[in-house]
Amino acid sequence: MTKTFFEEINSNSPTGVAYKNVNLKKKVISYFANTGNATIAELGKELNLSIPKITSLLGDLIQDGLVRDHGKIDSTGGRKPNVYGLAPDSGFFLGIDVKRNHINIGLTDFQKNLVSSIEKYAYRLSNNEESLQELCQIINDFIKKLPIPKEKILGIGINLTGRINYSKGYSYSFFHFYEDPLSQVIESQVGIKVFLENDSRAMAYGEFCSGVVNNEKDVLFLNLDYGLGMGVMINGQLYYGKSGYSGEFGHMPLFQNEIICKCGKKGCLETEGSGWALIEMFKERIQAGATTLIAREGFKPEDLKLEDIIEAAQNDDVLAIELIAKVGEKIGRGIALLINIFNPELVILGGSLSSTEEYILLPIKSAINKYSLSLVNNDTQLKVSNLGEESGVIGACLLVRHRLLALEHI
Amino acid sequence: MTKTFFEEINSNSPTGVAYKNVNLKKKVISYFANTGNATIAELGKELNLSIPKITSLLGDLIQDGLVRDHGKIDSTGGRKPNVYGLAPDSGFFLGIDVKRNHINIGLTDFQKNLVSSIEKYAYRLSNNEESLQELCQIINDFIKKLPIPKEKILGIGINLTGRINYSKGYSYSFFHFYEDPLSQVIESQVGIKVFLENDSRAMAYGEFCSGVVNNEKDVLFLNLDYGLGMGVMINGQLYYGKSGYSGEFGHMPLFQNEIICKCGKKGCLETEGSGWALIEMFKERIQAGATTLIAREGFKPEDLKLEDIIEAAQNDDVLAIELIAKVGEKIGRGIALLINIFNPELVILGGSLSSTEEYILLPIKSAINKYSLSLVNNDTQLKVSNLGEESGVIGACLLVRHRLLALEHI
DNA sequence: ATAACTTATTAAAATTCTTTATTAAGTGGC
DNA sequence: GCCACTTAATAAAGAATTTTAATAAGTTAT
Repeated sequence: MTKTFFEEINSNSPTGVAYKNVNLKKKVISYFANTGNATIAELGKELNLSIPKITSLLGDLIQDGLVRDHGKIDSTGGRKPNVYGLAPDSGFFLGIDVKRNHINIGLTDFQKNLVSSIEKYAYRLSNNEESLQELCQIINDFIKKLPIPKEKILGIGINLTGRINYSKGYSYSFFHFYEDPLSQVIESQVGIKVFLENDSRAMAYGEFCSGVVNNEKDVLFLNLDYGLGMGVMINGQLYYGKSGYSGEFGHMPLFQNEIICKCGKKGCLETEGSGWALIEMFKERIQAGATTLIAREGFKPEDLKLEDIIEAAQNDDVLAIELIAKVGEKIGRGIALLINIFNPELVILGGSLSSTEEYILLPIKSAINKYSLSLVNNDTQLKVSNLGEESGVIGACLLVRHRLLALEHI
Repeated sequence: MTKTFFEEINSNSPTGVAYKNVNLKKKVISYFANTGNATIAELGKELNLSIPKITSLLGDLIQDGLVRDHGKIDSTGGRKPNVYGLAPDSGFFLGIDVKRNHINIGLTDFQKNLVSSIEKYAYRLSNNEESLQELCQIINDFIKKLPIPKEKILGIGINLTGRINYSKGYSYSFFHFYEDPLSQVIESQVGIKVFLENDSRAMAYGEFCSGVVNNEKDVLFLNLDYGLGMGVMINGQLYYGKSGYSGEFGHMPLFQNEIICKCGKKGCLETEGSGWALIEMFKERIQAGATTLIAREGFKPEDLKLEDIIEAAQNDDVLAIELIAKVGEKIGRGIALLINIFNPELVILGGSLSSTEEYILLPIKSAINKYSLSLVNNDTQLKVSNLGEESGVIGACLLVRHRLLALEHI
C-alpha cells in the first residue's frame, strides 16, 4: 500500500480492489483536469461514491503530492466545504509546436497553466537530419533555461504536420530516416519521454480543453494554414480513426482541376483553398500586374510567405482581402460538407489564416449557407479560435498529461 | 429488493449501492447482447468483479427471467463451466423498415434471432395521412398474426428516410402533420412504445450487430439506394451528431452542376451518383435510342424503378451495367473523401444498389484508389453488406432493445 | 487407474464501502 | 444573541464485496 499513484498506474497487477482504486483515482484526477477544483460532495455525486470513500481517495492522492487542499469556499448556507484540486507543481509538461517557419514551445504545470513559453522561435522545418538535430537542440536549450529542474518534466509532446502514428510514435511525412520511431530518437537525445501528435489534432485538443469549447461534445477544429488540417472531437474525445490518420480535410477531392497537390493527387481542396493556393494566386496576380502593399522594392515572389499576405490583409490590402475571400469560399464548401456529415455542435476556425477574422469568416459562412442543409447547419455554431498560436503548445502539453495519467474525458 | 430489473431501470432513486447494481446488471446484459453467452469467470474478468458478485447478479437476472443458465460447455482442462446468456423469450422487439415502394417487417427475440419476418410487403410511401394510416394498419395486422402475445413485444422500431430526431421522435421529411412527435402518434394507434430512426443508421446498426462487422470499431455503412445515406459507428457506437442529422452522405456538395437536388441545393453527390441519378440517366439514354432489356413493349419511362435497372444488370443488360459503373465511380469519389476524413477500419456497402455486387464495387474501388491517400486507404477494408434487405429490420429491432435496456457497447 | 494438474463453484473470513448517527461550522430570522 | 435551519466532515455501525480456503469436477500423463 506504499505505492504512489504513478507506480500504481504502471504496475500491471490489476488485482481486484487495488485496480479499482487506481481507476477511481484516475477518475478523480480526470475530473479535476477537465472541470477544475471540486468539493468532496461534488466528487461523490459525480463518481457515485460515498463521502468517506472520496475522503480516503483524496487522502492518498494528497500524500502522493498530486492533489492539494485549496481551503474553504463559500457555501449556500451551512458549513463551508473544502475544495480540492490538482497540485500545480507536482509535475510539468513540455509542448513543442513545429511549424513550417517557426517553433512555438511552452511548459504547463499540472493544471493547465502555461508556466513558460516562447512563440515564433526562428526555425525552418526541412526534412533532413540537421533540421532534426536543430530541433533537439532547441528543446534542450529551452529545458536548461527553465526555472524548474528537468526531473519535474514528466513528458514532452511534439506536434508535426502530416501523417503521424501517435501510438507507435512514427512520423511518415517528416524525419522518417530511422528504423526506430521518431519519438524514441528524440527521447534518446533529450532524456524525457516523448509523444508525437499531428499538429491539427493537438491544436484541436488545446482548444477543447482551454479554448472556445464550453460544453460541446461533437466539435470540429479546422487548422487553416499552408495546408488544411482538422481535429475531430466526438462525444468529448479526440477521434483518431484506425491508425490516427483521420481528419485529412485538405485532401478531400472537391475539384475537377489539373493541379497536382502536395500529396500527389489531383483535385484536393488544398489545391484551390489553402495557404499554398493563396500564395500561388497572389504570385500570379502580381505577375499579371496587380498592385499590392507587398510587392514593393526588392520583392522576390519565391520568398512570399503566408504571414506576409495575412499581414497585408490586416493592413487593408485590397488584393490580399480579395484573394482570402476567394480561398475562404472554397474552404467554406469543404466545411459545409463536413457539417452535413458530422452535424457538429461547434466548428472552430484555427490556424494562421483564421487570424484574418472577418475576412475569412464571412465567405466561409456564406458558403456554409449555400452548400449545407439548413436543418443541419442551424445546429452548428461557428467560432474563431481564441488561443491562436498558443493552441498547439497547450494542446501538446495537455495531451502528454492525458496519456501519462491515462485520463478520461467526461 | 423485490424489484425486477425493468422496475429498477426506471426507478429514479439512484441511491448508492442499488444504483450501482442496476448499472452492473446493464453491463452484464450488454455483454450478453454484444458478445453472446458467457461463463461467470469471463464476466468477472470483463467487468472486474469477483466471482461471488457475478453469481449474485446472475441470480437476480435469472429470477427476473432475463437471463438463463444454458448448461455446461467444454473447458480447456478442468471442471466444466456453466454458460449464461439472455433468455430468448423474455421479450420481443418489432422492427419496421419503410422503403419507398415496400415495407420490411420483422420480430426478433431477446437475443438477436429473427423470429418472424415479411420482406418486400407492398406499400407505397407517400407523404400523406392515408399512407400513415396504412402503415399503422400493416403493423397491427402483423402483430395479430404473430405466434406470441402482444404484451411480450417490448417496443417497436421504425426506420424512415430523411431527417429524424430520434430522441424526440420527430420525423421532418415524412408524416410531419401533427404537433405531437410521430412516434407518439403511431404509439397511440398500436399500443406499444415506438422509436423512430433514420433508415441508414438502423441498417448500419443491424450490420454492426449481426452483419459483416467483426471487431472493427470505426465503421462506415453506406446505404446506396434512390438516395444515399450513411450510418457511422465510432468507437463501437452509433454516431448521431448534435441532433441526429449526421451522415448526410448524399448531400455532400461534390459537383459544380446545375441539377437541383431533392434537398433544394445544387451540386449534391446525389444529383449525379445515386439511384435517382441512375434512373434519370437511364431514361435519357433510352430516349436517345439506346437499346436495353427493359425498354420492351409498353414501357413507360415514368414507371421505371431502381429495382428494374438492378434486375437488368443482373441479367447482363449492357446499358444497365455501364450506367451503374458511371454512378459507382461518382459514389466512389464520395467514399474516398470519407476515408480521408474518417480513416475507418471498414466501409460497408449496403442498400439496393449494393446487390449489384461487382458492377458497383469495382468502379468504387478504383475511385477510392484514385482519390484517397494511399497511406490512409490501405487501412480500410471494403465489404458488401451480407444482410441485404434484412439489415434494416434487424437494426430496428436491436436498436429498440438497446434503448429499452439502456445498453452499452463495448 | 491413479496421481498431478486445471478449472469451477461454494463457503467462510477478511476487508472495504456505504449508511447512519454525531459533531462541527456556518447562515439568517426574530 | 439565541434558535432553527443548512451544509460539511468525522466516527461508528452495518452491509456488501473481495479474498482466501475448501470442495467439486474435470483432463492428461504415467
